[in-house]
Amino acid sequence: MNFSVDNAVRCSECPIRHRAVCAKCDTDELLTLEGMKSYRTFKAGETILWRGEKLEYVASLVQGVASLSKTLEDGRTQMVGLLLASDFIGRPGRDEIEFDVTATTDVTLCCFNKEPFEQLVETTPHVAQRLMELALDELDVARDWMLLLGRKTAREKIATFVEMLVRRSQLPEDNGTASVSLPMTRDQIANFLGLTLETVSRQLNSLKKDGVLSFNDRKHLVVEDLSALHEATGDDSDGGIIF
Amino acid sequence: MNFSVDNAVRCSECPIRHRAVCAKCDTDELLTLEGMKSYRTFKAGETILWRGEKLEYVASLVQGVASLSKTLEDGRTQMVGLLLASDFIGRPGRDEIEFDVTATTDVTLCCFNKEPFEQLVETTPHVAQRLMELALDELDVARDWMLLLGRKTAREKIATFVEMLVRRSQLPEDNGTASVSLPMTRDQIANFLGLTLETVSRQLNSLKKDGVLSFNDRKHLVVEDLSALHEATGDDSDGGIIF
DNA sequence: CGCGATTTTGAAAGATCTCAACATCTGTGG
DNA sequence: CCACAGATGTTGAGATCTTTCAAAATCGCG
Repeated sequence: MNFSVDNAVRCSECPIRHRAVCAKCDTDELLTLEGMKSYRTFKAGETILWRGEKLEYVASLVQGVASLSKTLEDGRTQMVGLLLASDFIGRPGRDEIEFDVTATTDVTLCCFNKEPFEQLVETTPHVAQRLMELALDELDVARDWMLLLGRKTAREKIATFVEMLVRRSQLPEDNGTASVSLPMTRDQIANFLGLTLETVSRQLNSLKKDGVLSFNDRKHLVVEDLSALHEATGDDSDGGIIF
Repeated sequence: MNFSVDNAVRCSECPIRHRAVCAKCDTDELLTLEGMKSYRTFKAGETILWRGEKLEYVASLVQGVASLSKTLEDGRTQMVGLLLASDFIGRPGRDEIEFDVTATTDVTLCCFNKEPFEQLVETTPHVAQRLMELALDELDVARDWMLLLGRKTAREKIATFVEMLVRRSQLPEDNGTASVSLPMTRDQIANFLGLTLETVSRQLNSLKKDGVLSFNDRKHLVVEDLSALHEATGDDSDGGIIF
């Protein structure tokens, strides 16, 4: 078994209580969820679910980062989703998923047994309402991502990616600079952006040479000029959403 | 005004009654919907909604084909969604959309006033449940599309596109051939696939030269060898979903 | 029949990928 | 604490694919 079962935290104490699929649930519904849930953890790099695998549970991501990816016959792969805390895995009413789910960092899932969860979706409105919101949010992200994959240059892709990291880190940016940690390897970034890892490396170093970024460490970089970074994304002033 | 208001058909007679957002509604809910709906029609090529425009209604597509697209500052555009009969436009709880919606063919919408519709989503489960399913379906499509945009070659993109048309036309394919009508111009196909129109033209003619396709008419083509077409998509045996 | 829109075709430029070599980091064990 | 091995990242040169720019061909419609 590539997972371990922990003792479940009480829902009312849960860090993602107000953002996850349970966000709109009342006390009764929470109690029902409590009865069908269990925690599982995965180490960074482990596969959480394989494409086509029979699903026995659906889950909320409690902690860590996971990625969804698809692979062509000859091995080319494309990341098609990035799951953060409170994101949802699986879909009620379908038995398997169309992509692999991999732990990017160490991951904790709050898993719900599939049948009782689906019952809850059918019989009460709050879970479906929240699931709808989550799906629509993911759809917005997916559409920005499609624009990036279909039309942006390598440099624009990298700039957009870094800008997304900045936005997500939500650290107070002072004088137009920001520092962020890179949670992925060059190879993972390449699969995220539809590039090769060499191109990722080159464009990152090109942005460094141009004074937009700086970095020594591989896992940590500093945006020296946020507005130059935004210029490089190709987006118009307000910009996209991606995460 | 770029639309006209028709008399609404009764919901119970509606051709998309069992697939649209109202699919799970009971008679009472249908009656409520009936009270907030009106039909609008758009001619092929007209813009239905602009990005950022304030939404006054959400809608189901009753007839025709519409496309969602995003544009970069310098004018590069990428189609990010294709709406067919029973697909939904807009999202409860948000006032504007992040993309343009354009009528690809003549289009009929069944529009619901935004406030009362959102009320219905909040107070009853059936609409949200169906909206969740529709959003998750679109998400599956979007993810296959991302794989295509990020990793497929021009030839694979075209082959995948044609295969999608075949699958959608669901005409009885006999001896391994099929004939489909092309609903878009080369330029629209290019925006769909993240290519230039010249590349679309070249790849289409290359598949013709290789005996996979044949066509004289611009709007109509024949797949001479379905299995060769599938070979050319780059997908593995079972293939993706796109529509 | 003729005009504008759409499509095809060609040639050259440009971007990204591929392949290969080398550099650097990380963590392990001596 | 250092050396080493494997993983990760960088850099270079050439190949390849797609785009760009331009011109010619074809279609559809009045």
